[in-house]
Amino acid sequence: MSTATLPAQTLHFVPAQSMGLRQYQSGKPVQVLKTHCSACHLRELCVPCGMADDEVEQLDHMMFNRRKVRAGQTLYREGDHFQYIYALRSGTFKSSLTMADGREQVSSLNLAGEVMGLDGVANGTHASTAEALEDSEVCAIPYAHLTELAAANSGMQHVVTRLMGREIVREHGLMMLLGSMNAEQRLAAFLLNLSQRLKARGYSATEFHLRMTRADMGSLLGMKLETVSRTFSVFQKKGLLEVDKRHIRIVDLDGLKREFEARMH
Amino acid sequence: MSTATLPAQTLHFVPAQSMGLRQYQSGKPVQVLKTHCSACHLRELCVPCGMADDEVEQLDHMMFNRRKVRAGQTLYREGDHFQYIYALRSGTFKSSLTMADGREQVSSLNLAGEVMGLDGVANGTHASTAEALEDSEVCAIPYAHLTELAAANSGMQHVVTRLMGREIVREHGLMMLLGSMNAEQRLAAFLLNLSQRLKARGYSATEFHLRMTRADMGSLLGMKLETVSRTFSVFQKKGLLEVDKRHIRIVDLDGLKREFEARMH
DNA sequence: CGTCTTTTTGAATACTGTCAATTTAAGTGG
DNA sequence: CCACTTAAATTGACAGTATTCAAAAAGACG
Repeated sequence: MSTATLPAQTLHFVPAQSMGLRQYQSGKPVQVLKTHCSACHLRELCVPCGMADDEVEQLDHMMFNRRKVRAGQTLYREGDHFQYIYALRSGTFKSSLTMADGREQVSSLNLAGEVMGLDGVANGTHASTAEALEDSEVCAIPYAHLTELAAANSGMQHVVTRLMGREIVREHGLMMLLGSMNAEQRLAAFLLNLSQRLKARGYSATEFHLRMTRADMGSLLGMKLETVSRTFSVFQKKGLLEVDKRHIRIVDLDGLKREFEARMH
Repeated sequence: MSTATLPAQTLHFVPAQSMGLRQYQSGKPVQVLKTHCSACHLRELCVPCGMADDEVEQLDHMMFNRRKVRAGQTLYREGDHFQYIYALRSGTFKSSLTMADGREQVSSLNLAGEVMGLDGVANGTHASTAEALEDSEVCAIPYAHLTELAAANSGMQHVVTRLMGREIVREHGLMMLLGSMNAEQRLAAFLLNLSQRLKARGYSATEFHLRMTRADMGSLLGMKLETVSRTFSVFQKKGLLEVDKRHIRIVDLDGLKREFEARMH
């Protein structure tokens, strides 16, 4: 996992008008924001990660539409027709699945620079629902357009497969967590993972705001919300964390790592 | 998931010699078996699934080498350089990951017609180890060759992404299992899934031989081997199964389904 | 035939879940 | 601005489930 620190976030807006594009909606012109990957502050983390400059330039020609999603709104829902994959520009999402009995199972927490929606490739319909945990903004990448581009440029081929590969490896990690760790190890692993990802995005690695409820974290980590709450309290008593609702400060990062590594007998 | 029943297995061998190919190893000619997807009994399940006839023909030109793997041997190991993906022709494999503390975490059970090794796409090295649970045979598909073919034929592009998509969806399912089911539901889900997959391969859906140990099943399902054993006994007492070590007969399939669907309060 | 692995089962323990009560925070509307 | 309602989080007590440890039985294999 990359631990490179990014420069402070400087959002790069490209008004459609400035590119000779203009869209109309109910009679009045709507300024559609388009995105250039090469100028994006997230280019080292997002889709262009690992790509050559001339390849990123090809992505630029696609000029992805940007879409704002308010907190609580969904970007796509389970069963929706799969058309786009989404690169998260800013904000936070949770992805979840509905189980046979109707309960919701959270499957991931998505941060800026991460790509969502790839689980739709398999069947042409989204297998999960993506809900914004705060006001967020995404780049909508037409999947058909991307594969078209890949047909012309063999170097572009690996973009999607590499992204999907990342997803598979990420899920491997979660499976290990769910299959073999106790409550304290699970929460420690979650916090350390989040800390690292926030650090890679230029945020503090030791102080952050959780955007999920205890119930959502519990669902993601395979435990009940009360157990999540209790485990936070335990970590606070051990002097590893300072917890105030969703505000977390990691006091003893190494101690938290030891907690994570601790064998369960 | 497909529930189509395949015709009885009629293995199709294509000696290299008959195609003008011959490989030498330590001085003596070695007959390398090559495979034609179009004539394979697994074509409805394996890589060619969903492909047009002319596309399958292209796969035929690749003439994948076949490789035999004896029970207990590994096809690839965690960290190995990623070069091939493998289509399982016959036999059974388990895939596993090594955790930080050295313990093994089983991540999947692979049956004939399934594709292994895709987790290597992400980083160029295999993220898991694949071990044969019985004498098995695989088609070794050079990944570079496959992407080359995809560059020339846009219809071939989706082959890998669809396979990876399947893998992501499969892992979603396992995450739901690990995150929200109790021991009885987990084992029921495992047995029902296995039953369905065996049926799709032309085997009995209700009577089969488990190729994994209790410990391996426990690792895959996130429980200890003793719990696996106890849960088998419980199902037997309930009249759902007849269990004799690794020989399983499902007596009451619907009852097992109810067991799986049962809400945990 | 003996050794090693696998499986089963019992008993005690540890952990997590369940239920319930309380507190705090966040809206909502008078 | 305050009372009211709702959602989120914390904590205690208890129940239930899975794990651990231990022992024995059954195969597998050389």
